[in-house]
Amino acid sequence: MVLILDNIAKIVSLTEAEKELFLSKIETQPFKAKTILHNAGEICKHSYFVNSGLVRSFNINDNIVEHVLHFACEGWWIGDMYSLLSQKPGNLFIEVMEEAEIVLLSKENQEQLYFDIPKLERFFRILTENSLVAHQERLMDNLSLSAEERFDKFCKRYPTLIQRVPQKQIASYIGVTPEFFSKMKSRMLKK
Amino acid sequence: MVLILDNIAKIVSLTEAEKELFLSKIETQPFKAKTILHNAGEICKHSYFVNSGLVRSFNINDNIVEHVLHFACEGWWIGDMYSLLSQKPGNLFIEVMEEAEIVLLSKENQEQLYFDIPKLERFFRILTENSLVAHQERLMDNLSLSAEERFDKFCKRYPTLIQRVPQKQIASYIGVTPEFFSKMKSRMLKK
DNA sequence: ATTAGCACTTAATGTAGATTAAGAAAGTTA
DNA sequence: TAACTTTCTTAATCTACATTAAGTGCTAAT
Repeated sequence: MVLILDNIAKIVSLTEAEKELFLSKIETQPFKAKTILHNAGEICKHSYFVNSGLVRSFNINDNIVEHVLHFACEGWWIGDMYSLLSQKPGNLFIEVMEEAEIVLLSKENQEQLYFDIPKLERFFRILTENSLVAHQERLMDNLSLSAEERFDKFCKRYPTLIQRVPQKQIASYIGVTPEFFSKMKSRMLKK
Repeated sequence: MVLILDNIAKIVSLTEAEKELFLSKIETQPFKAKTILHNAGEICKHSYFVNSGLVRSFNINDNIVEHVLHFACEGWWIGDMYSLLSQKPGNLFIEVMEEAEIVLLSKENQEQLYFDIPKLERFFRILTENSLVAHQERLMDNLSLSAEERFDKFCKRYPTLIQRVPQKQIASYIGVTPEFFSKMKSRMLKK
């Protein structure tokens, strides 16, 4: 059972030959917790697909504060889209949070696959569309909802992550300080 | 000169026959200012490309406050991606701000074109990727920058819009009230 | 066992930006 | 031209969240 093929099969169906070609273009590796897969300031060469474990992307602003863009656990893709697409140095760090097995797809192989298997261009188009919609919603939520409401939405959307992710990182994802998050959480429990 | 073909030509090159097929699938219409192209609660049937004029997408939250997601002037695409992709009722309104000429591409025609002209699937994939990157950056900016810094970025990124868009809408886009925006602007001018 | 490091909590104080309200300016329609 | 609507400004007050700082408890390395 190859998780990434299941992931693709949910959107497009590949022939056996296409599956084999695809598998020949990817590489699967184990990583320890705290490994940095990609550093800000460097050019991103791969898309990452998480087979197991937990990964996050984040940036660090001038005041040395981290802001989490994205968490990815089993079955999710993650990367620095800006750097990958532009092949310029990006602002994101990508870090393994829990010991993980990760599929690497290089930019060159990805582009090659678009030519060899047009269905994969469709697959990534749809994947990107879904990601865009999620980002639009998160953006609007950040403009119009309170921190409590954003946390509620986070809990509903990513129930499994709440147990696994340190709470300071959830605070960062929803856009508040760990101190305020702690206070807010205890306030919410009282209700 | 057809603006939308130039727009496509920047990313993929179509043959004359493909251009003609594409043109046969779109519809161009004039709209007056204040026309609502798409209402929240309805299912979005079209992608919109702006030939001339100015359009915005926004939502309205429980407190009857508008939040601008996106402005689109000449050469930009706009739509309710969530509703268009899911074919479910969306949360966005799409409104013409300045008398406009707009290209309509129906969802069915768009999907048909993906089959007939795979290069267009590539075109929209790349368009969506670029949009995603822009949304990721805006999201991170909202998490880590002050209102002044967000306004500075807006000015640099969309210099032509500053003259054309009512300032209360810019305030909404960067995520502050019109009152605070007014105060902030005069404070910034003093420097 | 001891220390060091990190996640979390609590509390005092500070501030960016919201809210409310009122008036001035500017655009729109009759 | 006036009458109406909408945008913008100013100012007082309020609050959600940040900052700073100190302390608690857990894990993990020495």
